[in-house]
Amino acid sequence: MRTSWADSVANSASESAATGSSNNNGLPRPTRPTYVPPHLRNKPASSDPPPTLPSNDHVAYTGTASGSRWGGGSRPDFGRQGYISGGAGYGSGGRSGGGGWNNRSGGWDRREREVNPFGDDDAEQGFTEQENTGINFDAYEDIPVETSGDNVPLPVNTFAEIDLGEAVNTNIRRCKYVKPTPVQRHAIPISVAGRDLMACAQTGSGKTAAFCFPIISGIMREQYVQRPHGARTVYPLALILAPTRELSSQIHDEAKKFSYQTGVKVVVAYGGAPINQQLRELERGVDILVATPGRLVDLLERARVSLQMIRYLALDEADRMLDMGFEPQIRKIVQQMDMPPPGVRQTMLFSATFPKEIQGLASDFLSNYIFLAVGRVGSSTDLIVQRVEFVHESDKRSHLMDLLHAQRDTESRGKQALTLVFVETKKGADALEHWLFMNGFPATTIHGDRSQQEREMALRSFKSGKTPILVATDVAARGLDIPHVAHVVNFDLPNDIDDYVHRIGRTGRAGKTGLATAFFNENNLSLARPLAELMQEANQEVPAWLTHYASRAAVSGGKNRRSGGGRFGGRDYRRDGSYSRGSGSDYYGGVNSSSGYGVPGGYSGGYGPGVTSAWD
DNA sequence: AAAAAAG
Repeated sequence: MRTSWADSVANSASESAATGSSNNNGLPRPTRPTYVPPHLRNKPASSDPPPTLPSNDHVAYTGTASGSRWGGGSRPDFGRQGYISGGAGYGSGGRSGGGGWNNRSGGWDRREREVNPFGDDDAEQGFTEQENTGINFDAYEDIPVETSGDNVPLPVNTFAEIDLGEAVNTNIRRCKYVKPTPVQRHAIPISVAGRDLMACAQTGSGKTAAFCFPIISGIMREQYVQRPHGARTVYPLALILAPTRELSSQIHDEAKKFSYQTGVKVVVAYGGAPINQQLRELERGVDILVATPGRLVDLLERARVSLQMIRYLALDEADRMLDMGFEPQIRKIVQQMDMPPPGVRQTMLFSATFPKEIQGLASDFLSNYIFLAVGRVGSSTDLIVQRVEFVHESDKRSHLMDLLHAQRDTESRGKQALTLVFVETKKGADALEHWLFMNGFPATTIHGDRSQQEREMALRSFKSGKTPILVATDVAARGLDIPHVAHVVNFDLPNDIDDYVHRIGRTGRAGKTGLATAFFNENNLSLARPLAELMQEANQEVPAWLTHYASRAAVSGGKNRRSGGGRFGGRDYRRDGSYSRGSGSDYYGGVNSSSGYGVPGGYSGGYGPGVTSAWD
C-alpha cells in the first residue's frame, strides 16, 4: 500500500459488508421522535423517554472499562438527566478490563467478502512509506500541546498503551502508523475514557484517526448491542458529520480502513448521489454513519435513519459546521431529533480553527468537555512558505500565468506539480478555468454548481495529475487530503483568516514543503492585520507594504481576531477571562499544559514561551 | 456577499 488512504480505497464504496446485528426482524417500530419545544430541550422531560429496548434484551450496554462512559465514575454529570435509571439497557457494571473483544462480524464466510481497503500488499504506487502515512513523524517531537478541563486523562506515547483491540491494532499496522501523532496521543485516551472533547489540530495531523479509533474500538467492546428493529429504519451507534460531500467520502474511506475485519460497518450518505444506493447500503447494516447534514436530515425525515442509539457524535471541521450557514441543520440533527443528549452520548468536535464565539455555540453540544489544542504540525506553518503579493484585480490573471510559467520551467519535464487555485465565486471558478484552458494550462474546477459526478471527476483528474491545476471555491478549502499539492494560490483571498489557514493547509502535507501565494489588493484590507499577524507568527517574511496596511487597520475584535495568538488553532474560551494576549507565560502557565511537549530551543515558529509577537 | 448542504 503506497498511496494515501483516500486514494487506495476507491473501490470501497462497492464493498459488500456483512450483515449484522441491526437487521430487521419485523418487530414493532420504536416510537417516533417527538418534537421538543426549545424551552424544554436538554431537559429531562418525562415525556422524552430513554432509548427503549425490546424487553427481551438482556444487558445491552456494558461499560467499556471501569470509570468509563457507562460506568458513571468519570462523568460527574452522568445521570443528571435521569436518562439512565429507568432503562433496562444501560448496565451499571463496568466491564472487567482486558478481554471481551467482540467480533461482530458473522464469521469467515462473511468477512471474506469484505473488500480489502489496503489493496494488494505491495502494489507499487511510487510513493515512499513516509508519504503514505501522510505524517512527518520527525516533525512531531516538539509540538506544544495544551489541554484544559477536569481530570484530563494522561497522554500516551504509543498505540500499544491504549487497549484498542487486536483488530484495530492490526489495521494500525497496516496503515504503517508507527506511533501516534500528538493529537492522537492526547485525544485517544480522552476519548477512550468516555470524555467529551473539543480539539484543535491541523488537518493532516491525524485527527480523523484520532476520533475513528476510539469509536471503532468502543463499538467493538460492546458485548452485544441489541438495537431496535424498525421496519426500514436503521440505528447507527456513531455519527460523523462533515461540511462537504468530498470530505465525508474521504472520512468514510479512512474509517473503512480502520475498521477492516472488525465487523464494524461504516456507511456514508451525502447529497448529489443517488439516494437509493445509499439506502441499500444502510439496510445492510450500519454502525458508523458518515454524512453531510442535508442528506442526513432527508434520511431522518424519511425515518430511514434513527439517531436514538447514537453513542458517539463527531463533528469534523466543527467550527464550520456551527457557523451561520450550517448551524440550524446541525441543531436540528443533534438537538431536535431523537439523539441522546450530551452526557449520555459522547461528543467530539475537531477542527484546525475554533473561534471563541463558535466555541460558545459548540458547548451546547458538550458535557464537561476537555479542550485540547495541538500546535500546528509540520503540515502548516513551518513547512509552508507563505507569500503575499500586491496584485490589482485586473492583473490577477496575467500574474497567475506568470507564476504557472515559472513553475513549469523549474519542474522536471513532463509532470507539473499540482497547483490549487482558490477563488471567491463559482462563476469566477468557471471563468478562470476556461481562461487557463484557453491559454494552454490543463485545468479543471470544483465548486457547488457542478454536479457531484463532475466534482468527483475533477478531484480525481487533479489528484492523478491529468489536470494539474484545480480552480476551487471554498468547497475544497477544508479537510481534503490531496497528496502532492505543491502550490496553493489564493487568487481571491477569503474574508476570514481562518479560511486562509484551512486553504493553505492543502499543501505542505506528507512531510513535504509547500508554497502558498496570496494575491492581495485593496479589496482585502480587512484581512491585512490578521494575515500579517499570522505570517509573523509563522516566521514568514511579511512585506513592508502589508505591515503598513496592517498597522492602519483597526484591531478587529470580531471574527478575524485569532484567539491564542495563532500559536495553536485556538484556545479554550472558558479560560478567556484570565487571558491576556501576548503573554507567553500566561499562555503556558495555566491549566494542564503538558510537560514533555515543551518548546525546544531553535524552534522558531512562534511557539516559544516568552516569544512575543512584534504586534504585541 | 459567497459558499456549502436535499431535491
